[in-house]
Amino acid sequence: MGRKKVLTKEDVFTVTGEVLREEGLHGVHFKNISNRLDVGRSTLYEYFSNKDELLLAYMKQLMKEMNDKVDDIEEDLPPNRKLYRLLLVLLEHAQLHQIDRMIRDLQSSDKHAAMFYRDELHIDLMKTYDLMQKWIEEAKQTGIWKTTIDSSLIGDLIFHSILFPNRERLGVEQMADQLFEMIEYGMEDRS
Amino acid sequence: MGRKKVLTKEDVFTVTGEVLREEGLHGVHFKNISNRLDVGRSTLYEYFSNKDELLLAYMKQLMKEMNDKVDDIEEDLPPNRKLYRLLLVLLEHAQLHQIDRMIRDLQSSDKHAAMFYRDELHIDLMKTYDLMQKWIEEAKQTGIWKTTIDSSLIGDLIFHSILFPNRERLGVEQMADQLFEMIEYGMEDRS
Amino acid sequence: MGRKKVLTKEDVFTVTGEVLREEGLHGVHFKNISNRLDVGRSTLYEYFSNKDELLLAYMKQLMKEMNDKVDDIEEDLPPNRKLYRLLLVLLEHAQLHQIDRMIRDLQSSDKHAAMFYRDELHIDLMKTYDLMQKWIEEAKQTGIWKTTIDSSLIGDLIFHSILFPNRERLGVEQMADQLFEMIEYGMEDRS
Amino acid sequence: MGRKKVLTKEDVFTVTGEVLREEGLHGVHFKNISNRLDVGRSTLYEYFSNKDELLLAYMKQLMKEMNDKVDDIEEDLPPNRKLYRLLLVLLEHAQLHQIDRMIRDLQSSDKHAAMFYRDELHIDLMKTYDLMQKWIEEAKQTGIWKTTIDSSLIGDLIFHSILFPNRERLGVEQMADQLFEMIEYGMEDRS
DNA sequence: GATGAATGAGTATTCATTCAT
DNA sequence: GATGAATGAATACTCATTCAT
Repeated sequence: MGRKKVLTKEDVFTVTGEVLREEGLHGVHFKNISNRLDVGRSTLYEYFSNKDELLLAYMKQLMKEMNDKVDDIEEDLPPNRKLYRLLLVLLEHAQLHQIDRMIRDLQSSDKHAAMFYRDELHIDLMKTYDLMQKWIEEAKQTGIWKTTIDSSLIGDLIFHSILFPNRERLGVEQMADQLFEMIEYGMEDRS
Repeated sequence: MGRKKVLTKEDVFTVTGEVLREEGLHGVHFKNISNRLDVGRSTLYEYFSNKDELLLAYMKQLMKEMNDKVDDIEEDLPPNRKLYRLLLVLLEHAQLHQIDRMIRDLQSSDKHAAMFYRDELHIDLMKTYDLMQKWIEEAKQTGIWKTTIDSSLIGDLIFHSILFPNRERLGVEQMADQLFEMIEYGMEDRS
Repeated sequence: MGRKKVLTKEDVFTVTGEVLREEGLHGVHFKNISNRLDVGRSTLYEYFSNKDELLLAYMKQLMKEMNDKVDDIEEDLPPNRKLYRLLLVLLEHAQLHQIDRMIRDLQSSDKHAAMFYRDELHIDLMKTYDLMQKWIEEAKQTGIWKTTIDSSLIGDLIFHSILFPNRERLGVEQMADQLFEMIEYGMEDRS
Repeated sequence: MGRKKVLTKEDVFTVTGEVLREEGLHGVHFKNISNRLDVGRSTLYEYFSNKDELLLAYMKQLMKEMNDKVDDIEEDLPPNRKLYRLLLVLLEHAQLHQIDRMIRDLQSSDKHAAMFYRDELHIDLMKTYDLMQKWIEEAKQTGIWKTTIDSSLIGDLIFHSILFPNRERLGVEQMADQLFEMIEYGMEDRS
């Protein structure tokens, strides 16, 4: 009964991610997305009642995906290993870096709902950030890492490494390895 | 002797920078800028023939300012000192980080001109970037830094540190110190 | 300095009134209005920042006009004369009857502002309504009018007489006369 | 024997009436109606080939219902009694007042058919209206009512009384009684 | 020079209606 | 019959840009 679906929310998310990567937030509009999906513009409104809802849903899904991976990190690893694993997860979810920008731009007509989701997203994001801070402190307290450098500075560095353009050239794994090597032992030649 | 000038390009740049910092690229439009300057919207067209031109001019000016400071770095310092100085300059020109984004978003109606400026800007940006790479290589070749870590990764790290939100909390100098301490000696506790 | 105005708010109000009378609230949209005024659709946004604002402004102006006339009624007339005068004013401002409908339909995206104006308008409207009730009671208490008929029923009758389609045929004055004759002495043939 | 009917035209009419009363003409769209009926939107098209047809059918049914009641009024009553009875019927069919508005808004894609129905409806409406006029004239000619007041003015008054907001407060019967008392004997205190 | 006014082109959104199962 | 899905056409609104004084 009813026509066959030519579209799923997943399809829309996929294209949204593509657009985000290729054209930035600026390029995320229903015309663009519907063109790429080769469906009518209004069809998208059957799936998402407005642009903000699409963005929010996309972000939540991304966030969830990432949080699940973060939750998979075994708690009893040494803190620096945990941080390495966290870095890997972050690098694998590079679109994430746009979320911060998006959150700021959110302007749903339904202000109330927008605020709600906005806060919820922020909380999710902060949870990961705080976890990272906790592990950094742990590394310091267990004497693995030195205490003279500001924890949030390291945090920012790890967090923002998803922006590095060379990510694509080196590949996620190699980049994580080298970056972590540098974070732990520095560039000084001790040989 | 004609009407008194009510506006200079400098004024426009100042406000553009403000907007960029407060509202992001999204907030940069002539309506907004002319409101803040308390002039008519169309007046801006006496100074810049379109929005892209304003942005390009703003970026070039920013770039020039920074390049001048970079040129002040004495060439005969040891490479790691030069890199430290470069990091300081970068941190002092935080608006710069928006240039990357802007370059990507540039989509003038006059594609041709846009391309031209875009490339020109890229050249300016690359000059600094290449200089940084050169100094990193120098540090490696003189045995100060190890060779196992990709040079462009370090470059990215230095370059993107201007994005760190904690910049304002720590202050530019302290942030540069700590960051460079980490880059050179790592987080490992050797005490 | 600046281009000559081809449009005033008054022009827009005039056409809005026309549309309202000819096509009803349904026909009030910027495309329609701008077509009739022979200006670009977006030009209207220079005068009213959105559709609701136009409607609100139109209603307020209408209301003000009428309230001013109502205020001109001398307080020391006998109550039935005052009511007669009120009826005349109402009949002269027939567009008013759309306000009630509009108020109900108001659904600005800016809920807050909409509520504000809505209440404000309602207050204006109620002021007139209450004044009418007061005068009706006065007529009853001074023994001019009988007390067996609900005051608000008379009020409704007077107020809704602006809806009568035959208004134009009879002319405002004659209609007021006849209507008031009926209100006071009824249809019964006492000759 | 096919699928069980989940819907009848009657159901649709009932809901249409509800919507009309609660949200006004503005709220009458297939999305709304199908939601309230808990059926698919397109299902309605099995019953009515478009929105106008639904509205027309609804109006005709309403009109028929009312006309039947009007036909029940015994022709040999005195004219003022017949008018009282007519007033009662009108007050019981308050949705009727929207018909006027609807008729004006009718814009079927099939202009021809729309015109046809529109005229047909108008005829029905006018039949009642004319009947009312006839009885008013009758009252005048039999010396019950005075002749100095325009018949259509009385007609309009009776017809538009269905709009009075106080109808709900007073109840249909009491309102009819008081209104008719006033129409016949006026507000003058003759005690 | 400066600017108020006008506008065109582009995006967001809603809703009646058609299509395919 | 019933309906889920898709869509086109219409309106709301924003902003860069041009025009005339």
